Amino acid sequence: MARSERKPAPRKAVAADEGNRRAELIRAAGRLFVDKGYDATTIRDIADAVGMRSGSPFYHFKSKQDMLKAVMIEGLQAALAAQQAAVAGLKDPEEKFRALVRSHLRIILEEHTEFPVLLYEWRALSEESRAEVIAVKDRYEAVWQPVLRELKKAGRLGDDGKVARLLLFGALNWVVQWYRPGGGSGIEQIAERAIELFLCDKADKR
Amino acid sequence: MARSERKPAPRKAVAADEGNRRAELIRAAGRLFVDKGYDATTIRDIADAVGMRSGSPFYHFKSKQDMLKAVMIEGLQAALAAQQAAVAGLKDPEEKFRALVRSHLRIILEEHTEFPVLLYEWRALSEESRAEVIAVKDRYEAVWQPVLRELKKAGRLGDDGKVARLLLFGALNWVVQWYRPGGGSGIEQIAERAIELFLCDKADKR
DNA sequence: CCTACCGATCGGTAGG
DNA sequence: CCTACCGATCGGTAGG
Repeated sequence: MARSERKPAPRKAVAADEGNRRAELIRAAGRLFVDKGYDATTIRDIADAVGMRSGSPFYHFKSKQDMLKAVMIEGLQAALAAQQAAVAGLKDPEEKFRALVRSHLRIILEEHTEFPVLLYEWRALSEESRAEVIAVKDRYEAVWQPVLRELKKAGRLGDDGKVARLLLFGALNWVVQWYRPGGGSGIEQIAERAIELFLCDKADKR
Repeated sequence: MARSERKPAPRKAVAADEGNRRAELIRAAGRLFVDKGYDATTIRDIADAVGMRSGSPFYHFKSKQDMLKAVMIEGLQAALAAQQAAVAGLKDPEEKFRALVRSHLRIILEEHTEFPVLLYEWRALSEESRAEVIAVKDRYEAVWQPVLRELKKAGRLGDDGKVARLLLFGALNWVVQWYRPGGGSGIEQIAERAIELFLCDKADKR
């Protein structure tokens, strides 16, 4: 059976396979970009990680820069889907906010190394690639926007909405730098603490 | 006078000159590391920035890695000095805290590009260089420690001191990513907002 | 601090 | 997707 003849796989299966290989490359690249940085990661590193030869990634991506763009967009789209699912069905703005914070932390801390790449390799993204990534980034931020607006209207976010929002994202995104799974605080505890911090006018607090 | 003879400069002046060139290299490297990243910055970029030829920086530093270490330590020492000066003479823990936050923001946003290098190029620092940098970093964090402890004792920082501290640093350090001088909020306003956020049990708030 | 240089590595390509 | 390869660039050095 090792030498049994095989017809070429049907077109559909081929396409799926190619998609899988592409997805594998994106995942491997994401992990390497987070661990070593974009510039310090070589095409050879990425190829090795998925068991290809050094020239082969260029069959799937036309350049290293293109891989970076793909990683970022992949991360954003996964995050976008997760956030939309997280708030689906919720009505209360505070509940929505809590769900977004928790979900955001899960996205950047569990599995999806693609999102942190967006956070920490922005510099490496070429001018030409930026517009495309920004478009998806805007859609991600658009999920937060109405929730924060409602909170502000309810007087729960202080006067300066924009600065508060940026400080919040900073506090959350920085967690990638110090969080270690299994050590110290868990994701839910960190989320709770961050929410408490930003909703400090809460009547029932302490 | 253009061609007047000149004795070789006395040893002291030579040493000072060498120190100046070294300091110039550190400053130029810091700026480039922040703008382009450590890996994307070449020795030739740095040499160009101070008007040297490509081999000459190695007269002052034995490797590129050594320059990175020097930039980080320089940034930390300047920050340490600034923080000590900021709290000198203050008694009230809240006043000290406010002074530290304001000073920290000034350090990372004005002039000293060396400190952000520490924040965003940690990955690029070799294992061997780390111990030395960590030693100075610990001294920097030691300035915050007693102030935060006092605040916690006074019930002004919530229960979980460690997570709150890390969230605070995240919010502050992330400002480097979005702050633009002259546009939107100024440093003092951002500082005020961050302080308000983290001292939200304040009786006189709103 | 400059000149002149080197070995290694890297992103990318042709041709199958 | 592999083989074989190339031009460019980079960190670093010898010798002055």
